[in-house]
Amino acid sequence: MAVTIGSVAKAAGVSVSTVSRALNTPELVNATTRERVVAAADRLGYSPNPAARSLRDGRTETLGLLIPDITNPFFPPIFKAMQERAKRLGYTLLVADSDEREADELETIAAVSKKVDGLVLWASMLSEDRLAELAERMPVVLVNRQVPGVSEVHVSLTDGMAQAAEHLKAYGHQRCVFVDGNGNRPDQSRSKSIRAAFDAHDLSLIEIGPYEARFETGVHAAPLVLAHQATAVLAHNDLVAMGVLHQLAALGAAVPGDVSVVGIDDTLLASVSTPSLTTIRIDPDEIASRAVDLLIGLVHDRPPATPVVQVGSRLIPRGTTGPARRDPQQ
Amino acid sequence: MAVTIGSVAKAAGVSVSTVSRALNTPELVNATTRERVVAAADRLGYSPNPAARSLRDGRTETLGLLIPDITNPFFPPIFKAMQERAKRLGYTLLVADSDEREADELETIAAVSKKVDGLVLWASMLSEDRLAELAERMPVVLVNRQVPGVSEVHVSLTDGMAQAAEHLKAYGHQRCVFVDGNGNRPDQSRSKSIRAAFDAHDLSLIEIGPYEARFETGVHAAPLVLAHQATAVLAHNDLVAMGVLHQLAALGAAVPGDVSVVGIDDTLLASVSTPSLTTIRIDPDEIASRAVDLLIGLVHDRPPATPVVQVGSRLIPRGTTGPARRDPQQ
DNA sequence: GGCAGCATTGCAAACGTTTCTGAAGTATGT
DNA sequence: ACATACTTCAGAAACGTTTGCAATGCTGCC
Repeated sequence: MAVTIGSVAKAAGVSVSTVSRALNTPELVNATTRERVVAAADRLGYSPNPAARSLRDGRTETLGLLIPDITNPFFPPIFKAMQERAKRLGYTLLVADSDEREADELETIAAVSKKVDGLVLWASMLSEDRLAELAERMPVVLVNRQVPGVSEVHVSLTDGMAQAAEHLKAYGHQRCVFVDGNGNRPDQSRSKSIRAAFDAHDLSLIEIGPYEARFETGVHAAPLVLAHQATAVLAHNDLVAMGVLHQLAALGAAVPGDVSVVGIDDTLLASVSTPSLTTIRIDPDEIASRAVDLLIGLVHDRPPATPVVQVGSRLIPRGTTGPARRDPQQ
Repeated sequence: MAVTIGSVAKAAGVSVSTVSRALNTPELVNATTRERVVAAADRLGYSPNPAARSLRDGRTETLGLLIPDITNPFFPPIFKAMQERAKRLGYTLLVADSDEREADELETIAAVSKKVDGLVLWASMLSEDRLAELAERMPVVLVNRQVPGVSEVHVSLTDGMAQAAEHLKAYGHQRCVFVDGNGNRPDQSRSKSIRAAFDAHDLSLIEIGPYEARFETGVHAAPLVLAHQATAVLAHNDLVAMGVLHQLAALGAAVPGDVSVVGIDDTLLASVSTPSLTTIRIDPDEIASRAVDLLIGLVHDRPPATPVVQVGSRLIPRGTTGPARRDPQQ
């Protein structure tokens, strides 16, 4: 029925091993037979059975990507870039959405781990011990999660935050609010880097939260911003920023006339909002390349030069930031 | 090294065939030995090698989903729902993004088809012949693409469009613009269903396009809407609608005061925009369930009762629609 | 002219699983 | 007590591929 290496062998009048060599290690077979073999192969439309190959030499040629929520517009570009790069290197990418639940994450890893050669784990909820143990059994690259001895791609907001602080300072802002949407996740880097950057620029910072990183969080935060008489808001991500924008409009506060708003991630939301959202960009292509290269390195037993690679960020000024209001309303 | 069915057999003091039966067809093995086997199995943490199983009986327990662009916020919820349902039925879901390019689509199908038991093809760019041929070789479910003899999930905009027409009519609108963002894709259903609905409600409809379904398309369309002295716009999807909103604001036209705007898809964009976007909702869960169930049916040699299953739509009135302006400006 | 070495190819094993076939043991009916 | 049927298990084959090993024939060198 299906076209196997055996049918090609018969069609070319050689043994299966010769077919295999002609296709995988051409330099080991005579030029004329090789031609005959490849001719037969693509006349029959042969392509090797991945299950058989995988069984034989323990490779699936597939990488796994585990993310908390594909519905978060930050992730689709990441996925796309990873898929692109993986494809170019001969791999397929298998994404799984853990739905932010720790139990699901474990289950998903169990289901997926046998089907892939390695895993990229994004913002994992798992304990450090579990991650270390998992990394011992198979190639693992962590993103935004630090575990000793495990490779990591770390997104540094330091540069972007510094630029944001400078940007706001230059516009004359003094009191800012940070809406923390980190929920109960282990990674606290957003909160920390903003604190550092704003302290360095001598800007007063009021943190509210942590809440979940949802639109409604921004909606709830908007009146608090006004109550604190702040003139600028930095939100945990673009989605939260959209909530802030929405509710500021409902409360009659102009953006950026009365309040400036800054998001994080530079998702689609930022570019399509009205006015378009000033935000801190994290380059999806760069993260994707780094993570995939790191992981494929591990799969091929090439340990990384440095255990953790940094990816930068930068401010993208758009329409939601402007000069600070001199006389805060009320 | 790895724990195979053989190690479990040795640990339980039985043969490999008994282990296999104890795990797959428990009623065929004695209760006490079965207990011994499963005890050994999860003491060792055994889980079957999918490659071996797949090789043995030609099943991968994986379904493929091919979509034009995961970056379009319409797709992530679809993917999530499909993954959810597939998981519940014992399958893994493998997504691939064809990037809207026909060449990529073919290549991607080739790369993925051997790794899955069946394919869901969303808005395929392939020719009818190719699709028919592909469907002959493996289980295929098409979404929004009609090919004789191939199963299909068809998203009908009829209901949603009728409701939109009625909604606008009730608000006193008479001249409407449809911004077609279908590009050069084969599926013309959006344009057709809107024409039918607006004719039925005796609303005058000006179609512009087709352009690509991008934000910029909406931006370009906005001044044309005003030039046509229309009081309402229906956009190809939410993203295009966002472009319209953005540029209407820039042109000083109030929404919904001067112009009402309606999107399609009810993506995240619609709920987070300011004002929130009136749109036609297509339920991702329903499409996902239908497509997955159909496909798994085909995989199990259960042909569908009807070759094409319809999925409905409905209007979600939100903040961008309101009473028509009596005296169109200018 | 014989022998070492190389190029080229075939044979067979192995990967881990499921399932077909048959054998052994046990219960049932006469 | 013996045939029959059923339960329970072990053995072996098969899925498609890659690769170590061996065999063959040829080249070139002494």
